[in-house]
Amino acid sequence: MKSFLIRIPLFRAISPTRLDALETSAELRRFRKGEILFKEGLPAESVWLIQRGWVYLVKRTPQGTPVTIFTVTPEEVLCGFSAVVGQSAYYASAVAATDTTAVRVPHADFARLLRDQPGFAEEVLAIYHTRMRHLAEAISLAQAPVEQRLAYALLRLRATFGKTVPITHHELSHMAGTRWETSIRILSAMKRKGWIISSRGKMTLLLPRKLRALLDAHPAG
Amino acid sequence: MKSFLIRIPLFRAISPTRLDALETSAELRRFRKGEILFKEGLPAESVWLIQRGWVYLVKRTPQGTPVTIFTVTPEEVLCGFSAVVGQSAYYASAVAATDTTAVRVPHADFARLLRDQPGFAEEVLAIYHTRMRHLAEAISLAQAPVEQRLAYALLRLRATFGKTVPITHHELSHMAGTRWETSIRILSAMKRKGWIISSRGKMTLLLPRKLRALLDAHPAG
DNA sequence: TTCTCACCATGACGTGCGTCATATACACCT
DNA sequence: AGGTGTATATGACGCACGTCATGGTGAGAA
Repeated sequence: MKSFLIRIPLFRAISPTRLDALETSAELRRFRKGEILFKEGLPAESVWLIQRGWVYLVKRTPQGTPVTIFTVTPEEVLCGFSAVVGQSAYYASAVAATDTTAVRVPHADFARLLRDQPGFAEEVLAIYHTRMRHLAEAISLAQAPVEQRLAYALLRLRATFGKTVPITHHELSHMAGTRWETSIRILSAMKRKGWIISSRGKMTLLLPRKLRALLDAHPAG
Repeated sequence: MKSFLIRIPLFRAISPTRLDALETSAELRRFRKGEILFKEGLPAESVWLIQRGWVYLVKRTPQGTPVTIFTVTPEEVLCGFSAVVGQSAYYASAVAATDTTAVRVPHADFARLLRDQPGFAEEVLAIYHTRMRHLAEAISLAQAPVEQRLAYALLRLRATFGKTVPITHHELSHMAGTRWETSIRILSAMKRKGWIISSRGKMTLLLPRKLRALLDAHPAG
């Protein structure tokens, strides 16, 4: 048993008996690219642990255009955490960015783990903290020129996918908070400079150092 | 004793003996407006609990202009949390926005609380979660027009200060990620419409509903 | 093969807002 | 009273980037 729970790194310190108990309420689910795990505004009933694949957290702006506020990878495991801390609704939607398998855990069960598995809450805190650091970075970048935001998005993608990342300009532009036309324009310029190459739905980073240099640019004052 | 620790809401569930022990290593410190609690990039050695006053978390962009990524109020208590989760450096600076009193707790002591005070980690998690929600909101707003970002900043200020908020255009513009000239221009327009009034260093929100309406604007799609 | 539908690519145009420049007013100090 | 520094206010100008428009290309379906 506990076939799928045991594979989740976050659970490695949980006792086997405990995992067995979880097994009865947890549920393994598969999503195809583009499908929705949960929706912004709906009651937060479950926590999701990403096992394979890749999930965008998307939030609507006041004018209705969706913005990708974060990308959850298998290492970053967690989403839908609103369910645990007494929030009644998810504050963002989760959309499968690739084919994804995820474990759904009812919020009560997850809360119980937090309460009585020593050390578990700290691990969750650490995850949350790195995510927060990323969000803080994203905010400070939000005012930077689009080229830098795209470079940042590409580098984060590279960190999980390697030098060739499967992504369209459309998706990339969402992550960078811009429009696909702009993304194409700027990436075309990068191609001309030999920093990257790209074809339908994939981009390959040839000179990531150049991208990183954009982000370190002016360490002024 | 434990004079200052006992006043911190986050510690209300900690046993008195434990607080006594903390007292020996914790330290109460006062900062005048503009002084720095800790600096981005420096080794993260302490967690800070805000008791009175108001702290900006500020991060530098690649081009060196500082951006306020978050504002810590006494209810939101915590900052400098990098110290606890094994991060070696603070990812942002903390600047006193008003005269502030804060408690410095060495990271080891705070980590110990997390480990062996049942329920404490969950409380911290909840704080972190609401902060995350705010950051997510800020990110989704980052692409909205400046007028909306200013409205959002004003409303958040109102939530902690009441209808009259002590802030300059300069500070406000930082929170909204824009320039003070723009802030003045847009707030002047709001004044002409009778939504707010302002004088040197303070602004009064007469019609907060109008501001909120800006943020609910187009619930499209 | 051809049809269709994403995705990729590039041009033209308008504008929100950053930037610079200049002026007035209030607070505080001596 | 006068001097200095910071906050407020407004105009002029330019550019990055959003928006709209048009066309090319590869992939999968019938």
